[in-house]
Amino acid sequence: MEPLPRAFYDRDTGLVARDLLGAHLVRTLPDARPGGHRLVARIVETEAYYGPADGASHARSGRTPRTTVMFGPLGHAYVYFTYGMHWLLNVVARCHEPAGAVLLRAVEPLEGNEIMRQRRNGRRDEELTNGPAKICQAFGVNGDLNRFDLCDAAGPLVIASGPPVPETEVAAGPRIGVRSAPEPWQSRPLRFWIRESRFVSRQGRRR
DNA sequence: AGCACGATTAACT
DNA sequence: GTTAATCGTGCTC
Repeated sequence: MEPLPRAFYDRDTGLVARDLLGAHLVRTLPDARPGGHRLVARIVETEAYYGPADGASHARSGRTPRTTVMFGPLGHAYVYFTYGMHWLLNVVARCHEPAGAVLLRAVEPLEGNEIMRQRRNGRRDEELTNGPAKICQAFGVNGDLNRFDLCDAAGPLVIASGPPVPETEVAAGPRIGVRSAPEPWQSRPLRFWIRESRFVSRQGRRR
């Protein structure tokens, strides 16, 4: 397991979002024995959120208690709570903007599927982690992991390198759930996914 | 102090 | 296609 280096996140946020496709999300559970409970999944869908200028980003309100982490160190987790029940996981990434992050929207389970299935109420593999809040439920991610360093191989949550995804397999389109954001932010193609993956969210649908 | 709404999901019709 | 669940956040008064 080789964590992506911090420099990986020191680039245009959209580029980082695209290049995170194919990388691995690795969760080492608190009770893990050596060689024991570990969850691994391949990232198949992401979204880029730029800084205060991005009308769809939480950073549009500037630096607040919630958004401070996006102004902080690259490669750290931005985990937030929404709709009164769901956690969503981002990784801090930017180069010239003051804040930025990439939302992990869908991953493909590779290891630890049984533990994910327990946490996801017995659903089939395609529905374990095909949505941003589903990832957090399956991986046991909540506010306790906010600000954690995803570049730290010894940490509880890591993004590691994986087989690169060729450009021909990458699709891009408008971000999901930002229809009330002002243009051009509502329409910019900042959502990236692996075209043929059965594990992406909102298949066929939009909005 | 009060309010409207949300980077969603699951269960409906 | 529609809607309830449920509460932190940021904004207004």
